[in-house]
Amino acid sequence: MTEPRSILVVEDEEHLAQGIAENLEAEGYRVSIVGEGKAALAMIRRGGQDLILLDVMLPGLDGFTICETARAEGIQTPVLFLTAKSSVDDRVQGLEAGGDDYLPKPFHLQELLARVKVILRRWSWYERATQGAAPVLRFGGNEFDFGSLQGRSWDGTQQPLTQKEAVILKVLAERVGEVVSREELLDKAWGYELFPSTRTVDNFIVRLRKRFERDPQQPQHFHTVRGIGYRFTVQGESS
Amino acid sequence: MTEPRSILVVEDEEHLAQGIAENLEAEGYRVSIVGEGKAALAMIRRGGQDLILLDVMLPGLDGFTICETARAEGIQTPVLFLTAKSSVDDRVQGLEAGGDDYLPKPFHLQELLARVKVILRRWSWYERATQGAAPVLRFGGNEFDFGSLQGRSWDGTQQPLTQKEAVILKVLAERVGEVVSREELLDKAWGYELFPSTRTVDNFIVRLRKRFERDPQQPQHFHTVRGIGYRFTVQGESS
DNA sequence: CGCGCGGTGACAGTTCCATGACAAATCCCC
DNA sequence: GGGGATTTGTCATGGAACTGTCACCGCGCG
Repeated sequence: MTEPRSILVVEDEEHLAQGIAENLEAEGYRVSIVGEGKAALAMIRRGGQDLILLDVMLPGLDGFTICETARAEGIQTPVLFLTAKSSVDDRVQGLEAGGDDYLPKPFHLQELLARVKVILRRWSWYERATQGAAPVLRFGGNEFDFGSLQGRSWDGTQQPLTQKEAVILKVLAERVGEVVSREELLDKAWGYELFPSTRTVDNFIVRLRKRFERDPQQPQHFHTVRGIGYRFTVQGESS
Repeated sequence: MTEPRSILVVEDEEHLAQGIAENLEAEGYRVSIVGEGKAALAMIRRGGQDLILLDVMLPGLDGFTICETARAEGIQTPVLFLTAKSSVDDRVQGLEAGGDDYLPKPFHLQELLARVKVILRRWSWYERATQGAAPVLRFGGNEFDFGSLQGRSWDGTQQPLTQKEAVILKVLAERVGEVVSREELLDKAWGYELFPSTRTVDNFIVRLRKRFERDPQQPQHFHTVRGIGYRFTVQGESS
């Protein structure tokens, strides 16, 4: 029925690349491997992939540069970064470079497979209509630019966000209208080694509301879903 | 609402297994122990675990083989390898076998607990994220989205449901047209632990009727079957 | 040292839900 | 059809669980 999805694995450590490839193939994907930066970019330019798994530390060109270059050339293939560095800075840099997701090493194989699945599904839905060129998010008179971390709220005041605030917003915005659990927020915004309490998440929501909601007590965009997490909407909602 | 997570510890050294189990239990997990390879595989096949801690050196079958076999059979339960061998090759082999993470012995209990927490945290939402789109239930002009717990009733008003309300609705909806006994509702919605009175069930039915029935006194969808339970129908019914 | 950011704990406010009481409906046997 | 027993509808209530919010601490940085 459907063509097998083809995935490009850019990873210089051979064993790891092999392991990933085997597991992806077991899931029915077609996989190519390349271990050097410039060669990788060349393959990406040639096109034909549905997803790129991109290591950051590479001989030749680093992953961020590859992604940025490709995006600048209008290539929209989704990119999932794999990297040993899991600092927040890195995460932000990955998102800024135009990456779709970010997986810190050491990662769990099941997790990789799951994320691949999620990305491909999301992709096939709206074919990149939104994310393509506009790293600027607009909702209810507010706007925020993920590139510069600068924003403007409905009343015209400048709203520069901190990196963490921006990451949270991004995670929520990537799943507009859907409920995002606290666990998912913690995972995507903090990553592998840190475990802030869920209280921390609430705090960031409070801040985002203060910045962007007309009435923080009656949120129109950052809705809480009791017992689970939060839901972000672009259109205002009464409830 | 959170069931205790159940963890299977596969480890042949009894003292160590006991120690791990105690610590996990202190964290609120349910723990089973098995010390032999074939028995372990049998238990894994039977399922029911949320996570498997898997020693590599085992009598009977080694951990890698167990994991590989299980994965080949489509079992996706996350696996955390415990092993004395800590070479890179070993780590890669673990990943290739389908493991999710890898912890070299000797390890600190704290670290084990931390990784367990991370794996479970992630897995809990990947499961949800990867299971196709959330189903939407429609009946008599109403609609409800089980993914976001958002609904809209026939008169256009927003009807966000609480988790319990949603669960009840789901249980009923899974057996459209059939009578669902109170016992079954209690069982499926509350689980083994808690058994609220049957009065509680009635309460939820009342609430669902208020939300979705045009005339709650003359229910078209949430019918009561005296002496047994309730019956949900999609098409309106006079009685 | 002052400052901004991020994480934590405490407390208050809110929402949820289990329960008991009572009214209403239904059944059953006569 | 009547009367009592049983079952269900509905509401008020209190405790538990969850979230909003704030003040505080620590850390890195100039």
